Amino acid sequence: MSDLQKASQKAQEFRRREEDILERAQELFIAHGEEKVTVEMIADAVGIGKGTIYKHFETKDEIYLRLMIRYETELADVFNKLDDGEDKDRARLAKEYFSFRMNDPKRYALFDRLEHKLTNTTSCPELVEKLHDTRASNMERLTSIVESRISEGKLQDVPAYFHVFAAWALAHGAVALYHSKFYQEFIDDKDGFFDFLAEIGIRMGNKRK
Amino acid sequence: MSDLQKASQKAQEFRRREEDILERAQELFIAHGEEKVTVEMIADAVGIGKGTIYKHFETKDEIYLRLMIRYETELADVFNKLDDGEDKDRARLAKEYFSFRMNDPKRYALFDRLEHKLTNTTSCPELVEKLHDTRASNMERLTSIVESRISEGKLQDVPAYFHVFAAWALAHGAVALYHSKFYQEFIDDKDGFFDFLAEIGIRMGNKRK
Amino acid sequence: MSDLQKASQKAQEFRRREEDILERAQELFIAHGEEKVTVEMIADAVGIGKGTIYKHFETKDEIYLRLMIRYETELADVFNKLDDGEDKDRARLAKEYFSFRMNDPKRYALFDRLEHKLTNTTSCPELVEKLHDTRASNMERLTSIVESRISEGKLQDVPAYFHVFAAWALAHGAVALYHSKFYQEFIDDKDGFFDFLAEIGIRMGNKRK
Amino acid sequence: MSDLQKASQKAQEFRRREEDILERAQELFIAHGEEKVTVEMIADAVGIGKGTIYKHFETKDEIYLRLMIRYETELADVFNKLDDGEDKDRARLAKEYFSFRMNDPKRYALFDRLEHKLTNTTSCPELVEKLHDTRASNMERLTSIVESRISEGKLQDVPAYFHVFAAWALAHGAVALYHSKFYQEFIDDKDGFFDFLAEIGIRMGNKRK
DNA sequence: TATGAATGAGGCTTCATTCAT
DNA sequence: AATGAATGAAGCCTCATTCAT
Repeated sequence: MSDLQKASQKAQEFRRREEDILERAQELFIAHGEEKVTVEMIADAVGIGKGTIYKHFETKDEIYLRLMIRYETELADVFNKLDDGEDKDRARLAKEYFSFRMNDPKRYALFDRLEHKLTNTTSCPELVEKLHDTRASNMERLTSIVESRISEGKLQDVPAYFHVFAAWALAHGAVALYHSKFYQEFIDDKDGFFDFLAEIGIRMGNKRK
Repeated sequence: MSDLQKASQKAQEFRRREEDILERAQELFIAHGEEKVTVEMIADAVGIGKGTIYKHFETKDEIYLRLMIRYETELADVFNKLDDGEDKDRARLAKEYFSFRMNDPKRYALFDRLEHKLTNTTSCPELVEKLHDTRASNMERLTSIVESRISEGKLQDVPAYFHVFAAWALAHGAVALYHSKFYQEFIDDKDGFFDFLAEIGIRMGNKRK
Repeated sequence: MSDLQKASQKAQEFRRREEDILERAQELFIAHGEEKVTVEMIADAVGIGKGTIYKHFETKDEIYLRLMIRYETELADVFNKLDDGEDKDRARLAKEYFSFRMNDPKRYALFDRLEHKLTNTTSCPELVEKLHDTRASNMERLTSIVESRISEGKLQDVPAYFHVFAAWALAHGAVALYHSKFYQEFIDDKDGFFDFLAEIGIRMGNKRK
Repeated sequence: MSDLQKASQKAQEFRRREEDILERAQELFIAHGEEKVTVEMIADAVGIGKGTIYKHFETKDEIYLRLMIRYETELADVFNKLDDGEDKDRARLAKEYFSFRMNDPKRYALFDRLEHKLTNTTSCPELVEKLHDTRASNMERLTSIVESRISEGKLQDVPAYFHVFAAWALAHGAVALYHSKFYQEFIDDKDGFFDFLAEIGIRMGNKRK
């Protein structure tokens, strides 16, 4: 094997390890809450030394940020995959978006908390920017879909982002509900309730006749 | 002044100070995030010694909990005030609920975070119970209103809590949106958007004709 | 009742309260260890305010010291009572001394710990002196008894305090043994063992024939 | 040097530092009393950071416990060294035990205090167990010696531990005496007195003729 | 005199980050 | 690049003592 190959293999392993760190960190954050998870716990879970983490990420905050970017990137991938298809069923895009968001509520709740924590942080501004860029691009896709549905006369004629954000808000609230120990006790018929919510989500911006 | 009077005056001042601590703590938590606020900062803000805080609250967690209870109690007071009126305009009750919830989004977001933090805590079980009791009673009021509207044929005939929680979820999501620095940048027409949301909230459980 | 009578009654009550504080404090110290007992706990146990404790004792250390003096004074009382009798059975005096010491091992162990704590303290020098005076007088009584027994040829002719302190040491060790959770597990036949110890104590300074 | 060697060297240094911490801590505890010695003082004495202490010991209590185990292990070593010899002079074993106990009275007094403090503690149960195991094994050695002397007809025929504990008690009392500032003032002829005590210790369980 | 709210120095412990190997 | 021992700032909480009423 040439030196070049060796080097690239090493680089690849380095990447893989980074993914590994992010994945384990996310698991631990979700399971115990990000405050209770120390960098050492993450290192142990990955099976590496604590110092190695800092070869990949400058601070713990960077891990948070990278996790959020990863999420937003995965979402972009969902969009890309669908776009590659021929039919370009744009309605399906919207559906996928929400199913993605609702798919792993605990994970989403984590990002919600991180959002707040990082809002008060000034470190890693480039990463924050990257996060916002990815999000913006994801938003654009969604609004463009909505716009076409508006021009088809299927949705109320308001700025497209009204619809997107309304859906976002409902989904977000559903996730929060999903997590509240207290409120969960009241919901006997979970499937029924979430169906009810989904139905609202679908109808909510429809044009009134 | 009798000794009894003096004693009661002292007790009253003690209570007032407690309120003071809670109020200042809440302000600080909202402004800087609860993790960044130390007990000492709270004491300084109130203008008292650190140790005095611990005459009122056994731990920092207890402050969190008391704050949540206070919020839930204020909500109950809103209900009580309305109930005292003669007409018992129950629709207005629902409206008040949401306006209360949406009134101070930063505050509500704080409680949202605290909810998660305290879920993983076993200390102060009595206070947790008190919180849940107050909430449960508030919930009951809301569901009873919804039930009457269902029997009037105005709302879809599903378990009453479906409606309540759907509204809760939408309101909750709206609050989150309100806070996300990122998403806020997209929303030019805030008034328009929140009106749009409110309209959805009002219509969303209506019986379909 | 005259003012004088009233005043003396008040003074008497003040004294009684002081006794009360000392007694309760001792109970708590023995039960929970002196470090774990706060001044507030003592006040609560007595049923008075924390500040009142400080009308009687300047510091917590003073409570410790007064407790030790009280113990030593009780011992002196034991001696005095016996001396008042006619027969002046001096052998009995010695016996009483050790039975007094062994009577409440937990209490004695407390004083043992306090002795160390106060050794490193310079506050209340007058009280320390008083303690030492009382002890010295008690010691004198004991040595005088021993001296008479030596001159009767019953005990080895060494300085009298040799005998007294040897007995003190054995009693002290027995008390410590009594407290060690670990060593206690080994001693199945406690009565038998302590009889054995007592027998040694009686014989140990006897003149060898 | 291989990586393995490097690692083992590092591990060895880590151990050495642990010993260092224990040694300095013990010195400070003896000199100022364990209550007055803060973890920071220990760290300063060793010349390391406060946090480093916690890499070696989970709590301050663990330091106490490890110190006691160390003492008991040293005692076991004394026994082991003697046992390795051929003649197995068991009488010498007993003598060594007491000379070990009396050798450093301040140190022993420290452990005495720690014993009480830790009795009321539930943390580190494994360490407590280890301590008790080591002690039990040391006790067994002593009792086996005593048993053989009993069967030789040299000591009173009572359970062997009677003798061991009686000796323990006397030694313990002697240590306490050694520390009491007050009682020390009385003992002019220290050598004479401790000889007297030793003689008693040697004779005290002898068979009476 | 009695009270108990207020104080704040000081203790223990945590953990993100650094750095020598 | 990988490691993990070392660091020390910073947080929470305790409690003897003070002092105004």
